[in-house]
Amino acid sequence: MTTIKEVSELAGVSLATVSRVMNGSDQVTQRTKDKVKKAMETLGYRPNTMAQSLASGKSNSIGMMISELHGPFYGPLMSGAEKVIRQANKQFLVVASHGDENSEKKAIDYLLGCKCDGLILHSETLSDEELIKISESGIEIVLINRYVKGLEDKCMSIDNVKGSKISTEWLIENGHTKIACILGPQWKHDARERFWGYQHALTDARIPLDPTLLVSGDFQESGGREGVKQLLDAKKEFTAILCGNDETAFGAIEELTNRGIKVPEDISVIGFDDVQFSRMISPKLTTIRYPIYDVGLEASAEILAKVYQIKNAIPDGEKVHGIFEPQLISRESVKNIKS
Amino acid sequence: MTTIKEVSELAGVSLATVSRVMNGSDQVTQRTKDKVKKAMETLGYRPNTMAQSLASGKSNSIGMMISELHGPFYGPLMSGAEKVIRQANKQFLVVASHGDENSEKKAIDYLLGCKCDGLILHSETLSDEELIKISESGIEIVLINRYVKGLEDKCMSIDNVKGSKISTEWLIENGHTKIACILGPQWKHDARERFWGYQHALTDARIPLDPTLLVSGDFQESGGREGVKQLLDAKKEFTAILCGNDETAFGAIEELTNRGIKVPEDISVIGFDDVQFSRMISPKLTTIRYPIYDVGLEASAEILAKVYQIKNAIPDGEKVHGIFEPQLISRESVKNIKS
DNA sequence: TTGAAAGCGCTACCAG
DNA sequence: CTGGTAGCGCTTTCAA
Repeated sequence: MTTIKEVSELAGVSLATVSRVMNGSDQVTQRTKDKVKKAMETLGYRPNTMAQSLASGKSNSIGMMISELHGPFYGPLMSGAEKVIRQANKQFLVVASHGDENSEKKAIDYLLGCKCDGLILHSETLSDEELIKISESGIEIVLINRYVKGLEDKCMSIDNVKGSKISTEWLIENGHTKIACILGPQWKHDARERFWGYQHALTDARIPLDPTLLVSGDFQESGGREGVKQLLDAKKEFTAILCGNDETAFGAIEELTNRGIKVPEDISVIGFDDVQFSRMISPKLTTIRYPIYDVGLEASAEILAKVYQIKNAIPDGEKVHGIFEPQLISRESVKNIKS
Repeated sequence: MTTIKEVSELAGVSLATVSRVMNGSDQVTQRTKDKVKKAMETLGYRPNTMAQSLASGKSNSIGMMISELHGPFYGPLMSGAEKVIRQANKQFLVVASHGDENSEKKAIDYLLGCKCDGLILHSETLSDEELIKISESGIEIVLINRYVKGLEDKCMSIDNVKGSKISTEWLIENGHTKIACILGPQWKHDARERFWGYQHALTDARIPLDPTLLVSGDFQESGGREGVKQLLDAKKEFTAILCGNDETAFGAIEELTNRGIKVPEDISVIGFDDVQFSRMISPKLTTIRYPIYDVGLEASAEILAKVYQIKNAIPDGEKVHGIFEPQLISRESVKNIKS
């Protein structure tokens, strides 16, 4: 492997000078620079990033932790983050936590061990206290989809409560009062928040909450299918289903359709997130838009600003701060049943 | 930041001993081990991975390059790879190349600079020669979705030619002879291969190739829409469209539907890849299954074996080697028009 | 079984 | 403007 030493020998200069050229110091004659650059080229020299980081104390990298690397939700989130980080010429590192507490801790440990200069975390299991501890340990962090007291300026999230309040209200506006709900796992913050939004909307409309219309899902298709089964098998009466997210909604629609129940003619369904496929399925899903790609953009811009004082990593116009506004996307899966 | 030095002091042993404990050497008394471990814990010690790699000359990490981090194709590919690599307790690094030649080179350079022990590459722009050069430079690589002469044992791909041959044949079996084709970008290897498969199938069935039925797409929805527009506006006659991939097929179906043309009643459509949404859309897409998650699994198992001699990173049963078999998934978007 | 010490490749400070 | 050199945190001989 070619090292700085060989380059310096070939170029007839010192190690220090080669290092200066690499780091674009202007304290070097053009002539010397040229010599060094030529030597680097003929040797096919490639700096060893680890040695650089070790020596300089900064890794020039931002780490990100998310539950999964694939999927219509995490994909855009990650992609958005990667885009602006690479644009700023910093390195991007992702790890999947697979959503359980132990691996989340291990994932963060790994990122910390890599001496990332900043962290973007989508944590589902860590407590507020643990998150605060990490932040206090000195590393800059941005939290996605969480709202932690004491870390407000580091949180980047959609207003989940408001989102599901809006969607519930939309159902109510369309004449629905018996609204079933297939929730996300209630140990997840966003799932709980979405549930609150539902409750708020009902309360505001003076519709009593019917606990028998509540079933717990898993934010996945299977949960949607299961949820519908439970609801139907229990012979509950309802005209609409509010789903924890779009995947759940798709599962629900699938199951409903399989049983010969038409969406939205017989039952209306509403989702949450507005992932790619929600406008592709049939009926096109009415849902709440979560601008997840933008969140990725924003989160990384934020961290670049904090860590490297890089401003305007993304064009200023569209900048949001902290809380993103959820937005109703009305498509075809909700029917107006006001007589 | 806590270092090995502080740990050694607290534990009252030497640096070397701490290092041994970390690396699980059995040359250490249980008593000493315990002392050291306790010290590490009370100090909240976390090894510096870069220092480790620099000193040991190996990074314990596998790098992966793909075009994009999101999307129904790359997502599962990446996720599969990550799974087995983390399971083997190695680190996983991804970079997006965004599909242009320059950034592909930069991406690989970055991975090389990180001293990854092995590389999984999904290269679209690098020539066979360049790939061979990388391989000859000493690092272990696995190539995804490419078949490079001289690197056969490092290639992992579906048989694209066969795949689109199968799908074209399926259309022919169903009575179609005027088969339009919305291709992928012809500078991409897989797009070209898929085109060949189409040609083979036609030749075998003695159907002359009609160049006016060929339009070039971009492997995206928009390309599918555009393609249909071109085909229709040119008043071509055809009963089926073979699409370069599922996204293209979805775009095509969308455009067709918008124009009041029914799929599959009026026109049949067939895709390629069998990504997540293809069974979610309406009509459910008939397509060719590309077991992309499995490819990710397999590719990383392969590289783990080569680099670290880790065998059985994935259960042996399902192991395929090199070329994956494409498989027709018949759903609803192809109609039998044999009279 | 343990310790001492020489690097790994690079940065950054101090001289000149 | 350039060179010398002391580390960065860890691994890995070699001795003890």
